[in-house]
Amino acid sequence: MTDQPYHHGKLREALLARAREVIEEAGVEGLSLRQLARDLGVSHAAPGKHFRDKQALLDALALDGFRSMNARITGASEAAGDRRPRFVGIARAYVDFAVAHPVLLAVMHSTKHHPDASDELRSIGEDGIRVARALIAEAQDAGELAPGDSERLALVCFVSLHGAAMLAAGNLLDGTSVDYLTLATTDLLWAGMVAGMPAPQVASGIGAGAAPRDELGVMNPC
Amino acid sequence: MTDQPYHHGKLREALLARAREVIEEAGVEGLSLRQLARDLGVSHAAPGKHFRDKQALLDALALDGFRSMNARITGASEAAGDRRPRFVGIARAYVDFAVAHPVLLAVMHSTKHHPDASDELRSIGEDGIRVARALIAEAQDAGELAPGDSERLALVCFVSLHGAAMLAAGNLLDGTSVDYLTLATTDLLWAGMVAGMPAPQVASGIGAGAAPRDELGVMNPC
DNA sequence: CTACAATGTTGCCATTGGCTACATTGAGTG
DNA sequence: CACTCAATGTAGCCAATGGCAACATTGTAG
Repeated sequence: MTDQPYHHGKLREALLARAREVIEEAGVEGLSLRQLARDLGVSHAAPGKHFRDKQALLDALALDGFRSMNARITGASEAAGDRRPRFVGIARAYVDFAVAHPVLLAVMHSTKHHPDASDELRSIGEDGIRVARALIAEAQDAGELAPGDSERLALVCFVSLHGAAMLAAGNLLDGTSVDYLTLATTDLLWAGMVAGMPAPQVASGIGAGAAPRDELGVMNPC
Repeated sequence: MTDQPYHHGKLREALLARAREVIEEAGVEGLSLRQLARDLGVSHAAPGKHFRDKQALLDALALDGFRSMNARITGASEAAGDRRPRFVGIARAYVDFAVAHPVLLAVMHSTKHHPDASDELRSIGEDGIRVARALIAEAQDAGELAPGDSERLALVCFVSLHGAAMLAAGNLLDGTSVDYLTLATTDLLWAGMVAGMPAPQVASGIGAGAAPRDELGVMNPC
């Protein structure tokens, strides 16, 4: 056996790297700090020196994930070309990432709205929407899209793509390919933005939600 | 002390009910079969008689959740009124459910794409999209929406609303209200479907994904 | 050289999920 | 009615986990 030096040297990075592997192949449930330590040939309490508890490790993992994902998204948005292909590129970057790292994405989102998530984590998760907003505003100024509240449109686009990413990550799409879904979504969104809102239902307060809103306890028997 | 009878009588239901409570207030991580048993004044192995393991309990919980949610969605789709308000109603039913039961929804989706999810669970999760498809096809026949592949449109709508529900459930929207998001999303989707697809980018294969796909590990299983 | 903080190790504990053997109950069945 | 037996609940055990505290090793700053 290669006699390990007393100090691993890069334990923190090694833990994160290995955790990423384990998570993607065994899910978050399959992640054990002790097993992680064993994998790295280190004592079972060593991880505790770098991460207060399991959640701290997951937080760090999520932060890494957001950094990586945002890099791809901004990269796609800054690519050369017309705006619509760039829009599709952003969507692809997001969805592809979700498909490549489904569990990591789930961790990213679950830790993001954890009660005590770091500010950095909380804000870095919103870079994507900023990128989308910039591109939409640019296309509006160029007359390519109908004028409108770019903030609101970006929110909707982000939300829709988030849904696509989620479903793609969960291989919810039995027959349909991921790229088909991505293109179908961007097509519809872009068409809506080109057309603008002829009858903005959002303006009216409505309020007649008509949602029963009773709790789950008394299940409505179909 | 009320001397408990040896047989609880409704342990299974009681377990599910209590589990729902615990989950919503402490998350899935805070759910322990043994604590559940203690809460119900029953031995620690009693739950094992009704649920093979923890996952089986979560599966049952998810099934209940889908049933309840689908009941609301179909209820909204069958409400009287014009099609667009009904479309919004479906969206509201989904998003409101997500906000009311965020953790349950997460459990629903995580168990749904679990490797060994029951067929019933797998298919019941797709009722929502069927409802949306029916409504869209109806509106197309009535000339209210531009003609097009209703299956594809329903998929996109479902996906987008799914994203809205997810973000709403995770209280991702700092300032924006849930209803604002729902209406903004349905507005854009409806506008896109009214306008139709002038330039269906989905037809062309494109393929120039331009996704670097490096970063974060070397995983490129495509 | 020495004090000290960072890093890693060993030992311990309560809790958990899951398993097996056993107890109680009630519903059939002769 | 007596007997069987499956369903349900109990008690005890086990390995694994996360977290904590005490101790060991190392590199470094004063």
